[in-house]
Amino acid sequence: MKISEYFFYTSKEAPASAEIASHKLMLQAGFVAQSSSGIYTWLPLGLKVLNKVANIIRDEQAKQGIIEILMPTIQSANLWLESNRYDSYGAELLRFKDRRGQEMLYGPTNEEMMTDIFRKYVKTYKDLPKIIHHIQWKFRDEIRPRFGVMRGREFLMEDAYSFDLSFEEAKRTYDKIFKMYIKIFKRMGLTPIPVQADSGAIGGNMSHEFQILADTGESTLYYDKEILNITDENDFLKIKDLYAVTDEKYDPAQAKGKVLSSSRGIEVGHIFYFGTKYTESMHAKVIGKDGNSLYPFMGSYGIGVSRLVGAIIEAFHDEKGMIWPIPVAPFDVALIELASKSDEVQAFTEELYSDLMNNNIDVIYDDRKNVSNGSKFNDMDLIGIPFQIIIGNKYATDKTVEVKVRKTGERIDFNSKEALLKYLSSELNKN
RNA sequence: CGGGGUGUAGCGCAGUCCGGUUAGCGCGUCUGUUUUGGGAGCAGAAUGUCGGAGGUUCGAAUCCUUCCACCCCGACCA
Repeated sequence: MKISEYFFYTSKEAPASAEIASHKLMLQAGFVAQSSSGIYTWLPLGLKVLNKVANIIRDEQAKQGIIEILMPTIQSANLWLESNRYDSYGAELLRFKDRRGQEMLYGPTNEEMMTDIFRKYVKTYKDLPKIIHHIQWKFRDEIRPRFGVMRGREFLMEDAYSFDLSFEEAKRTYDKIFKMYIKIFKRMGLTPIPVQADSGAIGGNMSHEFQILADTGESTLYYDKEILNITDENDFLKIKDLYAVTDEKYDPAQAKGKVLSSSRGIEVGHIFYFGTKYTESMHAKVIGKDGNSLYPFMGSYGIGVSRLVGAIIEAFHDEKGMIWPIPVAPFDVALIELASKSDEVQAFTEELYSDLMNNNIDVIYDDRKNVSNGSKFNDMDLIGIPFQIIIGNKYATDKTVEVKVRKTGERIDFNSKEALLKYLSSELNKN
């Protein structure tokens, strides 16, 4: 993509309305534009990241045999009357009427609708277990939206719903998703900390929040530091056994004798087992092997997709701007053409641009004229593309092309295009 | 919802206390020109319902009333 043809607007100064790094940077770098409190337009760069995050989630779910559907944003109040949540859900639920006076709502979550779909189609134990997920915009009319996309009112969420025939099987499903979540967050370059959360009336160790460490997080965590050393998601049972809670669940008596770390965290995922709560209230029964009908055991599992974009920035940035992990970067490579008297510079940059695209490297080409070199450097640092290829007078004089690694600041010179392409392909495929 | 704050050009701000000609500055934008390895120089130019509505006054960005929007702290957070 050539910047001259793109929708690329950065600003030198961060907007005064933003407080935390991710919010400031997203506005300054033109990733999002605020529409009203807690509601944002996703501009091209932000949207690319959002889609990459969503696709990693989609990919891992597919690997686990979790089926994707897409439920609507608008729901009928009738379903919520069935589950008795229409009254118990507070003002966070955005309610309105259609032209016929029918009570509607903008979905804050989809347990009811999912159970409704399930009961329409699934009639026998032979079809279970089933796990279904979707990625859709939600609306929760938060008392106080804040921190940009981290606590928006409208937000993109991935939510999965599982149906099992027994508690034991539901438990296995829960563990499978627990493990998958660790893998998903690690693929984005993050270190997730699963903490115990309120598990409702059912009890047991069956609700976890997945937190990302960041000073600007809204939760305070107490956790066994060992958790950070477990890098393989296959060791998830060890992770599950280690002590980790948010401050509201922190109990000094339980924590006695343990060496705990305390940090702020951002909740990016939440998994929950709730048994037959919705299948019973909404009469979603299947016929069992013995001929008797039974209520399937459910769990639901959510990841804040739009929140993750902010959370990743909180985890990876410096005073110059964002530093994207490769799997979620808006572009793999920034190609910076510096001003030069030599026509060769532009000709070579154009040529390299084609070569990069032919090698399936997603490149943003800063071909802007009348923009100073310093502005180009600063813009590319700001938007945090992992690798910058800089072509200027060094090329004109001795055919040297420089690569700057955004994360480390390391600079590497290349004297052949082949060596450069080889280096980039190998670096980009490490993840 | 309680507390605090802000609204003046696309962005960042001054001016408001103490009312007084055509409302300023920096960045950005446009034209020309010279530059170009870390947010360029020079010359010129455009851009405003001063958040909205009422009111006081000869006169309101400035004072009064009221409404709205946004931000921060808290409470809230299937």
